[in-house]
This record gives sequence, structure tokens and C-alpha cells, in this order.
Amino acid sequence: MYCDCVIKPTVSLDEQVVAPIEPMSGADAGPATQPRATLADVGKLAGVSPKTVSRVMLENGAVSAETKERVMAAARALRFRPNNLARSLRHGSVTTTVAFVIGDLTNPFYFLVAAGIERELAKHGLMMILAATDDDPGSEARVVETLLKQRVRALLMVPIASDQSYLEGERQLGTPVIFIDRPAKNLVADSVVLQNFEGTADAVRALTAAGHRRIAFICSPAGLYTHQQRLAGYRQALREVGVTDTAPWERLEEVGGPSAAESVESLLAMDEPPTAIVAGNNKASSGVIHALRGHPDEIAFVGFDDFELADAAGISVIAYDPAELGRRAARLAVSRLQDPIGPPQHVEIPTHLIARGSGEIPAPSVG
Amino acid sequence: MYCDCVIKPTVSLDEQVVAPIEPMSGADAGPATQPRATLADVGKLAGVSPKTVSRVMLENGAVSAETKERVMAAARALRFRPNNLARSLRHGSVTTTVAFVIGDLTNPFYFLVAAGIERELAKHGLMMILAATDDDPGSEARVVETLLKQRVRALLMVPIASDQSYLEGERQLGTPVIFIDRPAKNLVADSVVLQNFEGTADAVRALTAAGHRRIAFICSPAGLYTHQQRLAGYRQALREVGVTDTAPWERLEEVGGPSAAESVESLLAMDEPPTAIVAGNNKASSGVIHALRGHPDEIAFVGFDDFELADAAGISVIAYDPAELGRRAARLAVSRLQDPIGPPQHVEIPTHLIARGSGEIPAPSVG
DNA sequence: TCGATTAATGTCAACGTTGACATTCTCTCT
DNA sequence: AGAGAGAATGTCAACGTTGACATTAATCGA
Repeated sequence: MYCDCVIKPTVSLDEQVVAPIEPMSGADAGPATQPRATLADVGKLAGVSPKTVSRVMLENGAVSAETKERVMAAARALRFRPNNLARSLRHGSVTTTVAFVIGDLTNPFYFLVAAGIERELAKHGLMMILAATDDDPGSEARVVETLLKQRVRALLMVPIASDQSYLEGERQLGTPVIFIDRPAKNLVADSVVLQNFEGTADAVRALTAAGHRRIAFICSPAGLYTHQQRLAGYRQALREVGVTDTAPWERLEEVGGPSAAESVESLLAMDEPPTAIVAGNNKASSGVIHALRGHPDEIAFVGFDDFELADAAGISVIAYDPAELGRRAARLAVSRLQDPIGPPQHVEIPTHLIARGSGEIPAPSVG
Repeated sequence: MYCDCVIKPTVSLDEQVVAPIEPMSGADAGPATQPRATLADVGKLAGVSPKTVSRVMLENGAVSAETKERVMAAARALRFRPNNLARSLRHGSVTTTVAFVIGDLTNPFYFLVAAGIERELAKHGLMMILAATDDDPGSEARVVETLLKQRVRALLMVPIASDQSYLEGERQLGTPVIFIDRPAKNLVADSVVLQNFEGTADAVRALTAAGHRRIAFICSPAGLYTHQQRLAGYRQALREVGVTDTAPWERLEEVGGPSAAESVESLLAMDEPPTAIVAGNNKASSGVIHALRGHPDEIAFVGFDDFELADAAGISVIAYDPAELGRRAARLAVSRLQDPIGPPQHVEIPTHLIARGSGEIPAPSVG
């Protein structure tokens, strides 16, 4: 996930200390930028009123062909470009931008979600503002506030703070707020999440069908909504085959606690070690795979979330399309813009098991 | 790069055909959204003029403690949120948004660049709008135009079209335009690129130092500025040891032509096959690695661009920090905002060789 | 031929904010 | 006590655009 490059301190650009730009101060924007041509400027040059120029630009009202030609020539000459800020303001501050708020921008998962959002929004003439909270729950509300001041048309976000009730007012004002990957806390709102429960349950069911009963679940770290759902799916599938006490096989790690690899060691050291392991997230998968290197073909394994080279390594996973998460969220936002009423929607993106071998290792037959 | 998931057609949200939203039409925005409180509304409630409320919000002008309290209470009661559109308009349409235009949003490389940009911009109170052209050169100018209508403060872009002269006017108007990864064509502008030439040259120098002389260069596809630079670096390093005719070892593939793997086969089938191979991009690396599987430890290999698991596979690469590309571009944009004058800057982000084994295979000693 | 329709254009105000400037009032200093 | 300084607040206009409405001229149907 991180680049291990060590960048040489060679720089071609002077390491100048750049003073922070005060939003909107205008005064410290350095040397004045050239003034841009306005409708009035174009109109003056073409010998018509600003309103007529506006008509030409919007291609609505009636304008004679000759006037139109003259106006367009003037606009070209002055390099006129309509000012969408003024447009938006005139129309009650209705913009064409939608915000997507993420915790960690360097997580490729969110990037794919963002890609899905961007494409879907583009279909409707909307643009995406990408904002990050750097995984700092405290900054979430601040970042969101800044975006709302920009009058973003809708808000898509992966919640990171422990409370989103501060968005209640905005929602009532009619701004679509869509939560991605995890539902909001203390707020009734739309959300688009994965089939976490079903995905994990299906994986475990495949394992139980292959005879496994001692199946472990490792999540590192665990705590997010997604992890809880996946854990619940794991428990449910085991309950279906009569295994009710899953506690001994659960390894829900906290930040700073034992690693996934260490958990595997402790599991294998049990009197009756598990015959299969399910990982609740990518990081756990990575740890398990490393730890299982010394035990090839002994323990079945399925991870949640596909990863590069999982194919080559023959690792079975519960997979899904991250971009679909974004697409659906964006689509939901758009439909809310057109029709704000109606109960909160809760969309689930399908997950499915990809069998590549590691999850198909049968349980050792009990002699 | 692509998820191979097959998404089940299960949907929880009705597949409604969503009519495209006409930018700013306002009329089709569906049911009217609640009107938002303005400075005037707050002022009325607090018994002061809008201007005084403005003073409280901006924390500039002098306001008595008692009035301030009253105003803040009123603002809270009305859920007032300053309108940045109006602010920007008032200040000559100076916004706090910067655009980053990419061709392919799903390319993780650009995502890391975007992450670098976002972080750097955030330091200066600027937000990032992410826009994609879907690798369609024809749409580049259109996308840029839309962004400029939004009055983005600066424009960062990975050029994809064959001509960027259409930005000349905007540059003269004072908008910083920074090109990333590749310089602009037909336009004098700032750019932030990798040390493509030096990076490849260093890699080849390491190989020649290890005795290699028959070194191949594969790029798939080849054509971009970056590829040309890398090819030039390769040639230069070989020239330094007296090898001037590199043509037989160069495999610059076109889209639809032979794959990198096929090129490797053809190279190995030569009378005097190469003893080392350098890949000019990620895709070529992938092909070479596959093709070399049958020839372990025979041919030295170095790829341009690090990739996941290259470490585990012992592949030597020319690496760099993609986020740094974004950071420097953003920093350059910010410095341009403060001081627009000065000649175009051309920043080069350092690359460096990471030795992991594949590139350190010595040349077979000529008996 | 005349009122009625339509085309082509213009005028005005308002979207929400804030800089420039004006006003009022209270101190402070001599 | 009067002049001057400063604090606290207000008025006005403008940023660029466009909807609502007004105006004028040209076209049409009976």
C-alpha cells in the first residue's frame, strides 16, 4: 500500500516556504490576475445588451442569426468564458459539484470507489470534489463543513467519526447524503455497503460443505461495521451446521495487539487446531498467508477482498467490484437530487466467492 | 488493474433511468430544496445589519462581545452556513478549488499522484476537483473548459491530447497550469516529471558495470514522452561503454503489435541473445517477467516503476514516489498563485534503482 | 387594414457577500 | 471643554449572471 521509495533530497525547485493561502482573502493572491471578460464586455463589443449575450451562450431565448454570429465573434475575441459561480448564485446556489469524503486517500480501494463515482457523476454533468480526513475522526465534520460552504450538490462519504448526527440539518435542507461502505451513526441516511454478511456466510458455507467444522475467523484490526457484519455472517453459517460456540476460533485484533500472523500461530498451537481459516479483511489475509507458508495444503483459507496476485497464488477470496460501490452511491445521489423524498435507501453490493484452490482444500477426514 | 469480479445482477435499488441533469437548469432539480439562511436572515433575528453578521463570521471588523454572542446564537438557530459561491464572486471569482485532470482514473499510479496533490493543497486551504477524460484525447479540452468555467484556481493535468495550445489564453490570464508526468505540447508551461532519462541510464549503467553489453530495452506500448526519455537514457548509458548500435535490442511496441512476452521470445531467439533486459514501463515488466520464467537466473532484468510483490519476487526496479509528483505539482501551483511571474519551471522527481536481485545477475563471463 | 401574434431585444432586480466609506458614540488627552 | 482617536455599527454598491417583464418591430389572419 505504501511506496517504500526513499526519495533523494535532490530538488530542482527552490524549497521556498509557501505562506498558507487564506481562503478568499484575495489580498494575498499575489499580483492581480487579469480581469476576465464578462457578458457585459462581450455585449459592449458586439453592440448588444449583456442579456442578449447570455441568450447566445445559453442557446435559449430568440436571437437573430446575424446577432448571434456577431456575439460569438466578440466572445471569441475576448476569450469569454461564462462564470459558473455567478450562474450558480443566480440559481439559488445550485452547483454541479458533488463531494466524496474519504479517510485515507492512499488506500487503493477508495480510489476505485472514487473512479466509479466520477464516471457515474460525469454522465449527469456533475463533477467530483475529493476530500480526505486523513483518518482523523475529529476532522471529518470540519472537512464536511468546508464542502458544504462550497454548496456541493450532494455529499458522498465513508464515515470515519463515531457520530454523523451533525449532518441532520443539512439533510433536512435537501442535500443528499450517501454513506459508503459503512452506514452513518446516529443519523438516518442512505447508504451503499457490501454484502458483508452474505459474503462471509457463503464462504463459510462452502467450507462446511467441504467438511470443515473447526473454522477460524481472523480480522485485523476489527471494529468497523464491515468487520462486525462479516463476523456475524461467519457465525451464522457455522450455526447452520450446528457449531454454536465459535468464540475459541475468533481472533478479533485491536490496533497494537497481536498480528494476524501471531494469531495463526496461536490457533495452530491449539489442541484441536482449525482446519480452515477465514480472514475478515485484507490485512488479515496478508498475515494469514504469510503464517501459513510453513503449512502448505493443510489449512483451507478464504480471504475477504481480492488482491493483486491472489490469482497467481491460488488464494480463494470473497470478491466484489469497488467501483460498483461508487457507481451505486453516485446513482443514488442523483436520484435523490431529482426526488428528495422517500425513506432512506440501503443498497447492498453483491459479493461472491472466487474459488482458486486455497478455499477448496477439504477437511481432513476424521479417521 | 481491473477487478475481475462478475457482479450478479441483483439490485436493491430500482433501475430507474435517470434523466441527465442540465447544469444549472434549476428547474429540473426536482422538488425545491429548503432555502438556506443568509447573512440578512441572521441579522434580522439578531437585530443587526448583515454586515455585522459578516464581521462576526469573518472575525475581522470590530464587534462588541455582546453583539457577537447574539449573532452567533442566531446563526446557530438558523443553521447558517456562509455561502462561498457568493464570497468568491464578491472577490473576483477567486475560488479555493484546484482541478486535477487525468486520463484514466482507474490507474493506481494517478491515484497516488492525486493523494499527494490533495494533501499538499489541503495545507493551503485548497480543495481538489478530480476529473477524468477516460483517455479520450478529444474530451480533454472539453473537460478543461468545464473546469475553467467553475473558475478553478489552478489546473494540474496529465496531458493526453496531442496539443495543449488551447490553454495559452488561460495561462496569460494568470491561471497556473501545471503538467504532470509529461510536458505540454505546443504550450510553454510548468511541468513536473520523473527523472526518466537518468533513472533508466542509471539502471543500464549498473548493468554495464556488471559486465553486460547486450542489453535489451522493451517498452509496451511505447510512444509517450516518458518512454522516449527512458529510451534515450538507455541509449546514452550504452553509448558510454561504446555500444552505439542499440537498434537490434530495442523493442518499442505499438498497441496491437507483439506483446512484451513475444518480444522477449524473439530476443532470446537471436544468435547473440541479450544478457540483460530493461523494461520501460510496468506493462512491459509484467510481460518480461512472465516470459523469463523459463529462464531463471540467466537474464538480468530491471523494470521501470515499482509494483506490488516486486520485493517478494526479487525484481530490481527503477522506483520513485508517485505522491511526490503530486506534491511538487501542487506546491508549484501554490507558488504560482502567489507569484505568477517568472519563467516556466521544469521539476524533475528523482528516481532510484532498487536492487533486489534480478538486476544484479552478472553477465556470463565470455570464455 | 387593423388588432393579434411572434421575434428580437432591452431593462431591472436579485442571488449572498463584503470592501469602501459614513456615521454615531464613548473615551482620552491637553 | 474641545479636539482627536478609536470602537461599534450601518449604508451602499458591486461581483456576473439570468428570470420576469417590458418594449419595439415585423408578420399574419380575417
